[in-house]
Amino acid sequence: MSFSDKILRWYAENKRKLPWRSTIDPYKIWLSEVMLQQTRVAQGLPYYEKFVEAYPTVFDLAKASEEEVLKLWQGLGYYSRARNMHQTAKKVAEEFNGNFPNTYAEIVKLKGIGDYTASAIASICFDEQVPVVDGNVYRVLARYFGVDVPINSNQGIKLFKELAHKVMAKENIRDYNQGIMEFGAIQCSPKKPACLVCPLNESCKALEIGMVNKLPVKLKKTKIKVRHFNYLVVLDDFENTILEQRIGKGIWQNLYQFPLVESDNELTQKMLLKSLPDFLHGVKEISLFNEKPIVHKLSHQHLNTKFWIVNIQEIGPDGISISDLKKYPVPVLISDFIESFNF
DNA sequence: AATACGGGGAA
DNA sequence: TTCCCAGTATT
Repeated sequence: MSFSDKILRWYAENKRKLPWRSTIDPYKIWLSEVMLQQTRVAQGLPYYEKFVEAYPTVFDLAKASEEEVLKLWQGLGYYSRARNMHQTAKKVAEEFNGNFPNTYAEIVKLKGIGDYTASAIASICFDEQVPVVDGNVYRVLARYFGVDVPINSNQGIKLFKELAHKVMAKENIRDYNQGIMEFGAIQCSPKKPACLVCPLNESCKALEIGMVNKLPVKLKKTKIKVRHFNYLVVLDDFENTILEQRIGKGIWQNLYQFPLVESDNELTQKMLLKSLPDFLHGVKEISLFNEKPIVHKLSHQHLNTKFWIVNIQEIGPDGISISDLKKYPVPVLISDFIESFNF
């Protein structure tokens, strides 16, 4: 039995029941694929359910405001995915009359859709014979064929795509593509793969030469940048506070946060007083919410964060009611604070 | 070719 | 702690 036949058989017997497995609606497959980019099924699943309910069709998503979309995306991370999906939904709804492009070549042109997602949509929805290559596929192929070329090198990306193309099941690309990913997630997992009961264990190169836990090879990790955030939780006597939207480049684009003072090092209250923003007048009292900075860890930066409670006389017209705070899309760092602070 | 972009779960 | 997850866009 061939490699792909064994994958297909394993998948038929072991696949999980997931909501996007019972549809070939390109909108829903697209949504699931984008949500699962760099995201575990368990984490993405509740978001998928919420989105399908809020936006059953691409037209519903296109009609929504970006702020509403970001609010539904809150907590899932990589928010450019939500912004790009929203943008592309408008394009599909308005320019394509709601008809999703139906070839890899057309799909991959869309914003927020790269090689992997285009391959997934084209194969699952339109039965196009293109292999998907995600983190699972890299691992399965690297181990089974004993390939030690780094998966994130230019050479590796090209080599694994070609290898994936060579060994795919052309006659059932739909199940094969989902099957090899599921196989990587469940059977050929990153740590402690179940080689003892693996249907491929008699022909797996990595297992033969004792390289299972060395493959796949991946080039260096990014180094972590440390930043110091001071959030000003401004409160007046009328239950108002201030939020600002993050604009420009960097993390959390278009999400909301309290007014931020960023510094090169940790700030004392005395130091903070010197760098208060200009729009604050009539400051009555400042107190520190958390003595020890909260360290919010992203995959590439550590945000050393202090929340300062700033009482002022009266917030101007740009203030918002505390009762409306939960309506805004905010980073997890901010929503955690809002939950823990007794407004 | 390298880096930025979130958050969480498993070992 | 470290790894890495149904990756993509930008530099």
